[in-house]
Amino acid sequence: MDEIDELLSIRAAELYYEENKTQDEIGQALRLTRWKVGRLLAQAKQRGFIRIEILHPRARRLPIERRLREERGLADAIVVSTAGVTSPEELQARTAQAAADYLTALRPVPHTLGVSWGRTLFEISQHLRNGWATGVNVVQINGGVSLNRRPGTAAATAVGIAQKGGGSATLLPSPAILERLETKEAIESDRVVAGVIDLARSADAYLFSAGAADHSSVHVESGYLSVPDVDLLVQKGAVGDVVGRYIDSDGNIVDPALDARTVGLTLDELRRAELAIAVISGPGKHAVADAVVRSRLCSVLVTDEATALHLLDG
Amino acid sequence: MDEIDELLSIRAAELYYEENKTQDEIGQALRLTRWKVGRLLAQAKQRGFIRIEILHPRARRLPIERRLREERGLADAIVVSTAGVTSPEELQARTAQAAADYLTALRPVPHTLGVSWGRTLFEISQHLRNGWATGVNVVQINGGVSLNRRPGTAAATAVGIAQKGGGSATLLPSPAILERLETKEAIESDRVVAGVIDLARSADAYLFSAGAADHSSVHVESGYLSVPDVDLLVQKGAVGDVVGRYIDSDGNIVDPALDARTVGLTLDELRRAELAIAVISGPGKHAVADAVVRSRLCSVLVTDEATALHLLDG
DNA sequence: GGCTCGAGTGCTCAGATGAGCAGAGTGGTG
DNA sequence: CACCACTCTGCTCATCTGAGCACTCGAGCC
Repeated sequence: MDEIDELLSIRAAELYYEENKTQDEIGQALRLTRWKVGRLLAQAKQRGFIRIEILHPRARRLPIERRLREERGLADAIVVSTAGVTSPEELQARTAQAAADYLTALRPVPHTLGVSWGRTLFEISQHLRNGWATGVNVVQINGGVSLNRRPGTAAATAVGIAQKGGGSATLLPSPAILERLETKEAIESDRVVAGVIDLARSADAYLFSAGAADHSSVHVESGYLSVPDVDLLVQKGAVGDVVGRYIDSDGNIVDPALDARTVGLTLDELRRAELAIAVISGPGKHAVADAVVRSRLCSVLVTDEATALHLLDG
Repeated sequence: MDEIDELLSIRAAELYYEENKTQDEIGQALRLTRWKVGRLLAQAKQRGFIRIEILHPRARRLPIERRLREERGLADAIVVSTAGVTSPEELQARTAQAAADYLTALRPVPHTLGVSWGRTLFEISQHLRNGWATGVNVVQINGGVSLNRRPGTAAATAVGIAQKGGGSATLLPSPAILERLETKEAIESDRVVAGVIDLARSADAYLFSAGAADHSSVHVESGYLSVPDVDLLVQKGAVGDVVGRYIDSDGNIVDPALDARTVGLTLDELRRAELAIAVISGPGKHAVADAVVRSRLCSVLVTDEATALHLLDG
């Protein structure tokens, strides 16, 4: 296509998309046949001169979702649009909403749903509607009795999801990470705790997020890890955590000793799951998201457009 | 429209615009009739959920142009798109290109074209193609022998436009602003200068830009005004200058004494012109652009999208 | 010069789409 | 409870649009 045709295709596009003229009218205006106009418009589209965006908090990017399924081997992918997003909070809200929508539309409805906890999960629980399901029992899959701030959000998350879904919640009464291996083993051999973990293993579906390996981590906020602890993990290659377990960019456990002191389902147990839904969004989580998808920790990913494009770039 | 329809219209839009499905196919996917799908899409458009942008340096915004003509009484308006603009230079280049295009397409071709000078005009002269017209004579409409830096750009602008248009240039051999009123009157009574100004008065069309009233002004750069001079003008309400004459937001001369020492066409002479093309763009020039359009200094405006929207807001 | 080849053009035709209309459903009102 | 006004739905029909095809034209080649 030469320059004159390129310019004509832009003029035609202006008249077609902005002025709502028919191709025939455009043909008269530009002294072209309507077929030529049609071809110019097709070329303008094909060369990427025409950008069509759907501006809505609930808008998704279906072509990116398809690429994630096909190129990264996911069973399903939900990608929310970032068009018109003004704050990190809004991005988080859009993703949580999309996750809630996905859960609500999920068929068959899971009988038992294993969940982790954290900011993302809590927000999903808030976006779920009353009656999103009838009779979904929720079980926590990793420990999480908060040590200091925000007591009970972990419990509130699970209970909220369960109540709105017409079922009940089973909490895992244990800290996320214990200081001594012996204590962790003792706790896990406790009859109640062992029962909860068994129940978690039998869940039909899992819903979890991932944390970035930095100082803003919930583990630091909750007091399970100190800032130097996190720095050390990062030094060893950690990109983030899933259900409290820190992984490197290949999805491998970074610190086996720390991992042994962490209560809950193991990553391999998650990997074996039929349906594992990861909800990961935000610019800070590109690296973890990549590790999670690469190492097949999830079969379904709910994320934002920028993160999705990052996954497809690599 | 309730929320459920809003969501459906977004889903429909995703399938229609991103997946290129037909309305019929979408109907099957969403369990709707194809007419319902058509209505949902129409509503999505009407409610502004669908944004279509033309990404191209030469793209224009026809609806905004129409509003400028209708609401601001311009004979014509050219608005370049800012979509995809990354630098102020690119915006300037796009506007200059549009002005060059407008001149090239102008019918009837002007016999004599009066031009001002400055960064914008120089760039327009560079964007014009050889042979953009056959036999257009160019005449400078305001004084502008540079005092210090960049000698000759004023002359190069006029000569460049004339040469590429197959005509010759008539320069106004005078400074823009003189220090004493007497000198100005003496210069204007010089036979050559008076002849040039007479020729300028008889031009079929005028092409000029406007400067913002700040320290980056060409008048400061050229040494005609000092920084304190400009500050004083701003204090008196100046928003910018047109052909070297500083105006307030109503288009009135801010400093009559200064104006009397300025060589070239007066603003009222410009206002009486049949065809006066102003080329004004950039965030710093919103106020001058507004004053120029308000006070009918131009009949045709070439500008950028952001400036145009500013004009329509007020 | 005559030839082929390929790009580009104008057309036919079928499929996709929007305008307009009649009927069904809904909610308010006497 | 009947009636009316209003909205929404599914339809017909005319128009718009894209796919495919035959044709032209010019470039390159023998």
